Amino acid sequence: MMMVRKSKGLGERHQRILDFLAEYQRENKYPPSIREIGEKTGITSTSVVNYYLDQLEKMGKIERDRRISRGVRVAGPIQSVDTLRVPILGPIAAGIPLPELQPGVSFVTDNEAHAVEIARSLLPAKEKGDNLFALEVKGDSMIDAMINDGDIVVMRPASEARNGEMVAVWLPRDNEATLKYFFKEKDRYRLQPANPTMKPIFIKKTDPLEIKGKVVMVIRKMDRPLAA
Amino acid sequence: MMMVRKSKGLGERHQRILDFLAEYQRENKYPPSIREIGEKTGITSTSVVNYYLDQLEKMGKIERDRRISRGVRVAGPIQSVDTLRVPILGPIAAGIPLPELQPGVSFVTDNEAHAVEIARSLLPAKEKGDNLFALEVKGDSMIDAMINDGDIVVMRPASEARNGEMVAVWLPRDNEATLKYFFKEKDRYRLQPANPTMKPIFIKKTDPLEIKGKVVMVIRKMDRPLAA
DNA sequence: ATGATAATCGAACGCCTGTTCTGTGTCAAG
DNA sequence: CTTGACACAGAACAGGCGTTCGATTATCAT
Repeated sequence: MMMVRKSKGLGERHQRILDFLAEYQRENKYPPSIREIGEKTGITSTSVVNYYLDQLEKMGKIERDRRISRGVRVAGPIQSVDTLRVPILGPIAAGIPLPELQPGVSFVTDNEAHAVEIARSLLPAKEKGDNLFALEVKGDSMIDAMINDGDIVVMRPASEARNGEMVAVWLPRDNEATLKYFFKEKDRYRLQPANPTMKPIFIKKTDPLEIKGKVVMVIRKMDRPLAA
Repeated sequence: MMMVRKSKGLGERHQRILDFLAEYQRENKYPPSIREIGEKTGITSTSVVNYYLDQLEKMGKIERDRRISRGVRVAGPIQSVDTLRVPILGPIAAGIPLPELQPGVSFVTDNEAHAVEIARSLLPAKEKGDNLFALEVKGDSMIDAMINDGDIVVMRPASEARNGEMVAVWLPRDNEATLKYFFKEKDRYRLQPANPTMKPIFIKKTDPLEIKGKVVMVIRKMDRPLAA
């Protein structure tokens, strides 16, 4: 018998039990029994499973309903399978540098206030969402993109784009960030505003232009009235 | 003992069992036992509960895992508690009449294609959402509201508004629908475009103006590139 | 009126499942 | 070296729970 001494917080066995509880619940829509927990986590004795469940309950990680079969649930809100939590990495405005990002790198934020939940059904079915990020618009500098102060722009990191895709671009010459539809032309790039009454920007292919991301979605919440 | 003869589809006891399954699952995160189902639905015998569960299983309404305690679940996708399904009632453009709606009336749509799922966390906590509806923007006639062709505008029915709220308004004189910030002035209404570079519309208080809804949210999916 | 079927029921059974008890090994502190 | 706490284990127990059986009643079709 090998023991791992108690340390502050979760031990390996605690974590495996929690992971199994979440996975089993997702798949079956009901929790596992104590014996099933033991089988999956390599704990051969129901009293030891009970021992760990009691500890997880004391830590506030789970809730137990006593003398009820399968009467255990993970405590508090857990990530819904129906929504995707996208971290809000900061503001976006013309004069603010865009965040440095790498495609394929995941973001982790445990600050509740800096994330937006998106219903997965609004995203393409194949979208895993693990590299999406969001920026919140500050000021009126994005109105040529039909994007208001306060809007949340959801993006995926990118350093290249196809014609017609809306991108977040940093123009080092102008010290300016902008959101525009991107087109490659013969010897220049055309950055086309979303507002059809506005004129595009042309950038010579020899001039610096840094694509930082592709816009996937824009969300506008009307949670405060316009000042008179 | 009173019997109700079998008819096509669900009987009263079937429906009560289904309702209880959904309610119990939401509250407890695990399903009820057969005895608990019986207690709640007034069925005194576990074999009768089993009889009805077998029928619900054959109808495809539930799934059962045999010989497992609480091994029953409602079949198929059920409305997530984390998202809200808002029916898309039709298009919106300047020349299209807005739908006639009554505040407090719920909409029901079983057409999957005509709804948008919104993460509940994007809505105010007190928002029940049972009277929200959405319209999909067709054409460029809403650009003064900073709203694009293809955007989805989520609204709550309203016939009045407070200053600074964005409303969907039908102007009978002009046969025109518009989305603008609403202000009452001394003897006229001001409809202020979201685009700060555009001028407002003024409507005399004696002229007809029909507020149909207040805008709660706008969603823009960038799921197709802009044509060159 | 009769036979078949559906609906309903209580009881019993057996398995599933949570809880409790007793014991052992390890580790840290005194 | 002793002691107490923690981690772990197996066994037993008791209760929770699903399934089955035999019976009764109501309804329906002939």
